[in-house]
Amino acid sequence: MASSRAYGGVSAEQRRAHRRAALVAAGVEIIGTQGYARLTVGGLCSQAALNERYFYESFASSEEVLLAVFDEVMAELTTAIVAAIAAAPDETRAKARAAIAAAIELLTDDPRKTRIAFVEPLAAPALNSRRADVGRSFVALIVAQAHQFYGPETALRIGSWGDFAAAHLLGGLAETMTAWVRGDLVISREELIERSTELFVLVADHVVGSV
Amino acid sequence: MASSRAYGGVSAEQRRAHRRAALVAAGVEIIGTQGYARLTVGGLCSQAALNERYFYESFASSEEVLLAVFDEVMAELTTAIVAAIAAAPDETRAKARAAIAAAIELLTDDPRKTRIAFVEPLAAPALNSRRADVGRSFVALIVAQAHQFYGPETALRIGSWGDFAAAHLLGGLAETMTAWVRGDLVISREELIERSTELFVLVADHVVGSV
DNA sequence: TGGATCTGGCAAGACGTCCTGCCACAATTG
DNA sequence: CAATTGTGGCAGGACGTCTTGCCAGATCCA
Repeated sequence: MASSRAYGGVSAEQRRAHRRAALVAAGVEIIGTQGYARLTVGGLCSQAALNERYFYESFASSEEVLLAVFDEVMAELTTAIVAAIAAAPDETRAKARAAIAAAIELLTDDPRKTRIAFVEPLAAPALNSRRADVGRSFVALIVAQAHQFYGPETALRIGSWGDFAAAHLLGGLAETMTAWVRGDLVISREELIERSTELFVLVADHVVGSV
Repeated sequence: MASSRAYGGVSAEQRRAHRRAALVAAGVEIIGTQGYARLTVGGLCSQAALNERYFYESFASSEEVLLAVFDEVMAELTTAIVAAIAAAPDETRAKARAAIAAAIELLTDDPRKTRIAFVEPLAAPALNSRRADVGRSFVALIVAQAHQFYGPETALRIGSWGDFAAAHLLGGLAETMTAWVRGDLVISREELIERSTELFVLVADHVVGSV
């Protein structure tokens, strides 16, 4: 059983990983367009052009697929945001705008990802903890920025006001982005980015200023 | 078949309505605590202490139950908000605070309603249109307030900025409220109301002032 | 009191999904 | 070439839910 053999020039582990990636990609398609409720083992494997048997090679339940799909999108998002912040000029509004633009561009370029990031995880109990983690990362990012521009003592003193404001901003971004993707918010994407940045800076300045 | 007879002093239509109400109440319990995904015909009827046969008397599918449950909570919410606004003193911040306090108190007194209002409908395609309606009502309420305090021409000129800000505030309220109910936001309810009001007024003033 | 109506309980077929097991064929190694 | 290993396809039992139908008992009206 332990004898693994190369096939088509790729090792057994590489083939495994490849199949898993195909399943995750199929999951992005199904969950991102039809929703987690319509995800079935058969549908996923047929979308991935893979045998049903291989589902159980990589996952024990369809919920694990949801986790993997969510993590996949979050990893892309984090990478994009971190890179954008690093590349932006050293100024509060510029950093904020770069981060928001990166997020909006990534998620609206592929509406499936908007749904995966903001819509589907809400109803899944297993993703609430991850959502909380993402929220905390978001807070940490803001605090790090505040640290840089306002000094460490300010960032620390923000406290629960900061937690509250971060959650509020996150919810606002999520709602406006999903509404925009749905077509319920008829503005250009540039306007979406610009206004999101404006409210972000407005709220952040208000919080820092009121401590 | 058309012959209806009184039973226990109540007419056939009253009995029908009573059974429907029991089913909706059971739906609030199940959807509000376990989620729509776990709603089944059998579970609903057993929760309502009603025979399965009566499910089909009032609903054709479990999705209709979700709609009815959502509408039920939204009706309560609208009533509470409208009453609170009417009773509040004639001043922008007071009106806003009253509306926000009414919403937060109603929804956090019964966490099931928070979930029904903000969490479950997201994943249900059938509720997206209703969500949009609620959003528009929310916008209309704000515009009506703006109309009262800033005059009609200002309210009209807010335009898409207003739509955007309303969606942003709605998302912020939803996110902070659900986080608070989950226990991820450790502040008092008074603080939750106060800070929500503060950001609301901040954003609203900013939008009106920047037109 | 008798006949009509309402109610709760249950059963059974239909349906979709899950998960495992089996088999034939393809590809690789020695 | 032969033996081994990987792969695709499919079938079928288990399971849960849906939906309709039937029946016995309770309730009401004449």
